[in-house]
Amino acid sequence: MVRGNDRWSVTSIDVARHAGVSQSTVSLVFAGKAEGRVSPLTQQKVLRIAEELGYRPNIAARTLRLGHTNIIAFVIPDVTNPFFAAVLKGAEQAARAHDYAVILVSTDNDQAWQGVVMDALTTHSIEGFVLCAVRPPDNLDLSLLRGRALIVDDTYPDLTALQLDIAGGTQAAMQHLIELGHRKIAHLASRRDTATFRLRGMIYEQTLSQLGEPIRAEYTAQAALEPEDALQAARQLLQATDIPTAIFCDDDLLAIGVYKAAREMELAIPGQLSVVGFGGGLIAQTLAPDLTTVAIPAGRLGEQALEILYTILNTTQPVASALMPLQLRIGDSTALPRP
Amino acid sequence: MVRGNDRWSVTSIDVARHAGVSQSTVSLVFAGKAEGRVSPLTQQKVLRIAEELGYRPNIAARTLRLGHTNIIAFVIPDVTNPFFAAVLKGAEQAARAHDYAVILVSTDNDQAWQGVVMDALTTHSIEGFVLCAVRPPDNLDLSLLRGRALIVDDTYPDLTALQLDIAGGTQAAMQHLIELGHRKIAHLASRRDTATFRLRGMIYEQTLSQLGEPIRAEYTAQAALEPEDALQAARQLLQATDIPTAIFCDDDLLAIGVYKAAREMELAIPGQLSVVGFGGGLIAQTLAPDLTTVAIPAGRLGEQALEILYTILNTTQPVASALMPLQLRIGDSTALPRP
DNA sequence: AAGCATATGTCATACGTATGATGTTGTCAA
DNA sequence: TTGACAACATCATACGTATGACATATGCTT
Repeated sequence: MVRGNDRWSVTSIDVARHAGVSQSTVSLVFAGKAEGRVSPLTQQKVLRIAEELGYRPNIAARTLRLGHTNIIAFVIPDVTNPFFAAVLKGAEQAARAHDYAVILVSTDNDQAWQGVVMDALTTHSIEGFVLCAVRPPDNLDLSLLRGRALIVDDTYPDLTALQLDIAGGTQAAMQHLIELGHRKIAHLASRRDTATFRLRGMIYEQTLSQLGEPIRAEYTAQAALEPEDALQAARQLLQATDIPTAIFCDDDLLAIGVYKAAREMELAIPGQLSVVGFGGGLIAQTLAPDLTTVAIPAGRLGEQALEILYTILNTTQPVASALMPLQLRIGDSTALPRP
Repeated sequence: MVRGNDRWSVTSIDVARHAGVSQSTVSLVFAGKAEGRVSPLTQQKVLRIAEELGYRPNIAARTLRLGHTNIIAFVIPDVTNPFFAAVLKGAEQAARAHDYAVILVSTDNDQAWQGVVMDALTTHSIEGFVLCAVRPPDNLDLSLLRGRALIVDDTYPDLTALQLDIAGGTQAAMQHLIELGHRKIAHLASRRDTATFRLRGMIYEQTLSQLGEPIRAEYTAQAALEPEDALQAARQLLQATDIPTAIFCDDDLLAIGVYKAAREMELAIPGQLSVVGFGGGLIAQTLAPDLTTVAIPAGRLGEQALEILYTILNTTQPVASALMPLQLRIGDSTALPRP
């Protein structure tokens, strides 16, 4: 390692010397604990000199002394997923407002997870974690996370969670299809096995059951959250002996596959096939016709996540979990079922 | 601030005590400078004890001592843009391989830029910067960046750059359209005024000029990089007195708007209107018909960016800029012009 | 004038690591 | 036997900050 900090080394001691005060005084001023200990006049002087010299507190030293940084880690499965990107954006903005920096951690391979958290927490003295749609591995020592982590769109015993009202959203989506007259509704599910997706499946089945409709195996398919795999699964659904009139997708990414499959088979959307997605970001806007989808306010989700984490980090009390409501946004991909 | 590091405090001193050696020895082992200074046997013992105790070096202390962290900042305009997200993903993976952590900085408001860099550099002791499609403000003291920054998809005097072969890509796109027989080609440009976009415009005009075609003002429109604004601009282009037969878009995001506008005006793609984009990520896959686009290997771009930055950070020599070639990926959005 | 509270500063130290300088052995050649 | 040298380990210190424990000065009360 060649680089050193040798170029930039204006320390509190330098400021102190130039201002004719002690290092302690400078430190007090910059720590904001000067009230009653440093006269306003001196404070002015210190600040002026510091400005002139271009002094910036060294955070490594501060961290070493205080035992905490201002860094939080944001853990998501994949930045490339527009939904997570949007959440991240919201969180990052909110973080900046609180003077936190955000370190990004993607966990495409769930294995890395544990190591990453441990390392981050200890090695980098990370203060807090936002775990977005990511479940900690079972063998992870939870005490590491307690009091410093927030789970978003998932749950874990003893950890505060920011939940989405998945059940409500799914119900709204199914209700919408049913009110249009659909009964032959298929479900394109995510292959990921987390609470958020399981819940969609449960409500899907529950809704059909309440209607007295059978749950047909050939009306459910699973796919990874990317268009190619979704296409395969969608083809499969549309090859059912009794072609469904509507498909409910666990995620907008999956809807992309459905659109492609429908195009292949020359099924018009929404004329011959209705489609509902889950997400409501860029993808929903990009698909034509506009996708009817359960819209998740991703940006606000990220913001709120950070606010809650902030509370967690600054309280000894346990912080209550929160629930964010979802709304169905009706687009042009749903209509009356074909006769 | 309530939280402290009080729970986790296995230090090198603890390890030393348990292993019956001095703190120096532990430090030497963990710094990898033990060859010839610590016997293999002792090394084993230290590592074993450290493992048992769950020791992790405290990075704040190390940073304070060494004057450098293992953190780099990744600066992009907007994570929400799938292209940047993909670059980020590649970079983050490569970073982890080099034991670097990545701090994310979005600069939607260019104002924040300078403050962020200064703060990051000094306050957080950030080691290096990847500036992706972001130009440092003119009044920024460049010496702060020299030797620790890499510009991606842009240039700046005295800074190493990882360039995309925008010119080549644009030429390929225009060539493709021209070979199909198009002459009435419009340009939907980004409103952002950076080198990467200016270059697209230049090549666009140059190609037409070489063909002896006029550059018509009504064949060029500008839009922000988001679908809604792009739609407006696309409408405008398609209302030209002599409707263009093809549109070249500076970015796939803009193509979304073109697709929407074409749909509104019942212009079939590619039958009545050919469209070429720039990017080639999720959006190109989502649009139907598949978008013909200049594909940017975003993931590899991110990886390579990090490799170069790594070189920069570990050399005193200036590092040469690099150029990444682009390829036109032909989809189903381009065809012979309507008669 | 003595006593005391208030206002303003400074001292000294600890945070955990890395490393040049300085021992302490043991081995081998002369 | 002694001096030289390698191999191994430790000592002492510095990095820059924050803060409880002191020190000093000023004004006010009695």
